[in-house]
Amino acid sequence: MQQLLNYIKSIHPLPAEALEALFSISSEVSFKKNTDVQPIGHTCRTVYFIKKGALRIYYLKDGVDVTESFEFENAIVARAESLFSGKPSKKAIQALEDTALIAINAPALFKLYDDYPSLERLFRKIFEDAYVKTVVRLESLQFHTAEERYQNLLKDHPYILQRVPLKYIASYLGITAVSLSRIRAIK
Amino acid sequence: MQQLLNYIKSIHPLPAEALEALFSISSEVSFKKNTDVQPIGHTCRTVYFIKKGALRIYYLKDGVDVTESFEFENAIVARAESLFSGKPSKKAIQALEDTALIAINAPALFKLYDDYPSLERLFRKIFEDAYVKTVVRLESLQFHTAEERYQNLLKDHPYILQRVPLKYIASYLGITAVSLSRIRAIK
DNA sequence: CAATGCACTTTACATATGATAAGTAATTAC
DNA sequence: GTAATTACTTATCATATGTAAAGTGCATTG
Repeated sequence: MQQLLNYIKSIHPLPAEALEALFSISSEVSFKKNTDVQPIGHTCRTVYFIKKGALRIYYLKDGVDVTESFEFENAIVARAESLFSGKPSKKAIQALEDTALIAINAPALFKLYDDYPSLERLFRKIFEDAYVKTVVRLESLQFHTAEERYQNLLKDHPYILQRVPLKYIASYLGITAVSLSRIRAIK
Repeated sequence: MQQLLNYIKSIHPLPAEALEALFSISSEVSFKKNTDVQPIGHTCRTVYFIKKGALRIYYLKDGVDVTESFEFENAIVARAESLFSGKPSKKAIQALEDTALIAINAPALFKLYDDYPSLERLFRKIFEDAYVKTVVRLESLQFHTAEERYQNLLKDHPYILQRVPLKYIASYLGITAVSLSRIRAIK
């Protein structure tokens, strides 16, 4: 849990009792490469912390796999639109590599907020950050061309190219794998 | 302030002292149709509640006006990516109609969180809801075609068509006004 | 009331992206 | 180590959307 501890410290340090309470509703789980961590149609009741490996969130559009997002080590992952609405998600979470996670029971977490304001503050900040990332991603999709989005990805997250198949990156950028190939071929 | 009170009650009722504290950092402001509430390049330090009227958030892409979002009565508006990061926003907020707002001083609000956990919870929930809306919008842009997005807008927010010029709706949908015209002409 | 401007539509043409299919390279499985 | 599968690229053609320009209707204004 040391890794999660460091992550927490970097955002909002917790008093010992709050940490204990958090750990009491957390457990370690592992997933093999290419297996679903949570399937489509499942209501999100778990917040994951990635110890090792990589996850992606994806959706099936008329049977075609479309990637919404990637996450790697030392990040929190959840399908917010399901977690905060209580509705089933149309998206799944998949392990892109053999992945070790810490699973935090979300309903239990939300109950702990009453007793540990520091926990509420920590996760408020975590999800504010996630919100900001989502807005920035929205801007990217709405305001930039596919080629700009690819160049920005190269600039900002070059490691993604090393760890994620291009077919997933293509749909993440909002284009087909064929189109991404063309964009990459230009230069 | 009654209107804001009702809005708050619907999300997370506040004790009297927390309400007073919130009102003490809030003020009423008005904007004429087509004026900027906040300009591009401004760091967002205000959270607005719309009493009456309509706002949009927009961006200039190579000099071309692109609308990110619309908000109407009884909604909270802020540019999250600036508010929560402290960075200047590349986007502006504009009044689409003569608009009456309640302006909440955001840095002051964040300080109040220490003394009024109920305030922190209220705004945590408000921004969680906003986060969910942003994720749903991201899904819409990434997973659906322009025509599907228009049909969904018709279905879910038909009043927007009555209150907002089509040119703004077009860029909101990620297409040009010409392309929207074509989509509308089909049926 | 005429005139100007603005929102919107329509047309014609250009271009980017999609769909399909074939070919190559890399990876996985036996 | 070879075969089979998967990932990626390339080519061709179809299509949706963009750009530019012209036209229509409505509203605002002097």
